[in-house]
Amino acid sequence: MKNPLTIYNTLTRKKEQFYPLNPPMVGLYVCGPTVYSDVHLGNCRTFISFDIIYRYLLHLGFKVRYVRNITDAGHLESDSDHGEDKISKKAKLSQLEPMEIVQKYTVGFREVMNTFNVLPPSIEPTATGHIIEQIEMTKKILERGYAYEVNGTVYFNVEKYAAEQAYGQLSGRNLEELLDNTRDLDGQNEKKGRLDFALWIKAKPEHLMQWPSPWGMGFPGWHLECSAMSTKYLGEQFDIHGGGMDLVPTHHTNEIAQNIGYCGKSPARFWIHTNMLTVNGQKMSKSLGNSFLPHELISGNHALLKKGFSPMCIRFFMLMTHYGSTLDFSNDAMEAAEKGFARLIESRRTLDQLHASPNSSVNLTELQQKCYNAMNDDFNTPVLIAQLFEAVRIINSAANNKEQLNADDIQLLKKIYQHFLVDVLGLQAELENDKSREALNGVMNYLISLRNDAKQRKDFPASDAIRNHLNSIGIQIKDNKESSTWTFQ
RNA sequence: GGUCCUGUGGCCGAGUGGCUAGGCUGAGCUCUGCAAAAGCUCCUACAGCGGUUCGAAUCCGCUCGGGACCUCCA
Repeated sequence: MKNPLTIYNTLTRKKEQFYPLNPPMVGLYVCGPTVYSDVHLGNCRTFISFDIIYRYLLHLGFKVRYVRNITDAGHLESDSDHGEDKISKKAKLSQLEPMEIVQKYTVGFREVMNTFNVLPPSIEPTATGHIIEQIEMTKKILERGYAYEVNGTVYFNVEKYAAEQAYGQLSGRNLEELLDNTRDLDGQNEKKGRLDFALWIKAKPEHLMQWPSPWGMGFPGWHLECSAMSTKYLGEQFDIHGGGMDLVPTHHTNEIAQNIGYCGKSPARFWIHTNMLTVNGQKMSKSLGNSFLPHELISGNHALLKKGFSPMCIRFFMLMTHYGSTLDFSNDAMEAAEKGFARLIESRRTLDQLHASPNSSVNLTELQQKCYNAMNDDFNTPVLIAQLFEAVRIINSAANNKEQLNADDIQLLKKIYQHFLVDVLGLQAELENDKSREALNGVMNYLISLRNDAKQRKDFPASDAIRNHLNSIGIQIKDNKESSTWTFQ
């Protein structure tokens, strides 16, 4: 029997058994990128983590509606409800329309996601596409008394809300602590309380992105879009809401407050937060100068990088750490991952060439079970990968006649690889199903047969010449007992 | 300063009360015409101090170190 799926819930700070509100449907909402600049590798980690969660839920047979928004308006430079909209600012600097900025970085984001084999979500809604929904939500929150309007800006009344609800529940803080630690900033006299945040912001005339509303021309606050869009596509209550850990204290805390202010219901039953990517022990961030872009890591073209790595290798590297732990990037760790990943991928080809024995010396059902147990334990990809390396050992041993695999075993191994390596972890072997690769395979098999003929004749100078030449162009020959195989070095 | 998280072998990184994590590196062995690959074995760790327990990396306390958030950030 499989263990049940358990998920660490930020809301309760415990692992809890997962079951959907309306099986077999699962509603999953993840906060997507603000498209004002290139996504960096830390962003990628978050979306790869949720890709695993999405893929595993699909693998378990759930009908998942995965909503991941694109923030294309309303995200200010600072969270204190003043300052410029990030996209407007970039547009002015670049002398472009805000929507040109949005288009450019949205396309770039999708390309990067595709490079890392991240599945597209079911719905990818934008903030600007849901202005009406956000205005309606603001009206309702006002009606219910959780917000107030001052000079065309609508603020959420946190202190009133906190009198009835656990405002800081998600981040584990109480109101007094939050108040103590909030700075007084200039120009915020409009707010009744220091923790209040804007639902709708009055636009200055020169502001590039603004829309008519009952409170005049303006634009939505950052937190509101997620409340509006999750409610629209997943309902007032749904199964899982996720995002990066840095969104917990402000964005997600305010999102919950908005939803409860709107309809009295907390939006998600499970909150999943992914940890940060660090470089040399510090969070990857542009201001620290330690961030690099996906294509820089792929090409190796960056001061902090010794060499480049393939996208699947990078994905594998990230999955060797649990999503809830910080992942520290280093060249050494990447190189170690690269070697391990190559071994894993190579074993898949070895598996395809195995011949069945009449008997079996291994228990693959147990191995398969351990794979499920790993994923069911809060999507523990490092443990799953450890199990896959046990499969690698079995496959390589079988290739050397040190273990026996019958036809059923081989079928089951292929199934395990397909399910876990390809479907769940999303690790596609590069160059797979490539026509030129097929042709190359034919050429290589011919060369190998020539070399084996030479070996039969004990013409070792000839056989070594073939091997050495192939070596010099980056192809490595490996002799097994009965056959020879090749790989790129 | 406040809140929270965290400290595992040469490196990366799972594990939350007793049973081998795993990967990479290094050494040895086996296979092999040689080499490579592969398999096997070894280097058997839990920051420090104290406590709870028959038993702790795992629970509790203190000390020291690292990080995140509180200000935009996935």
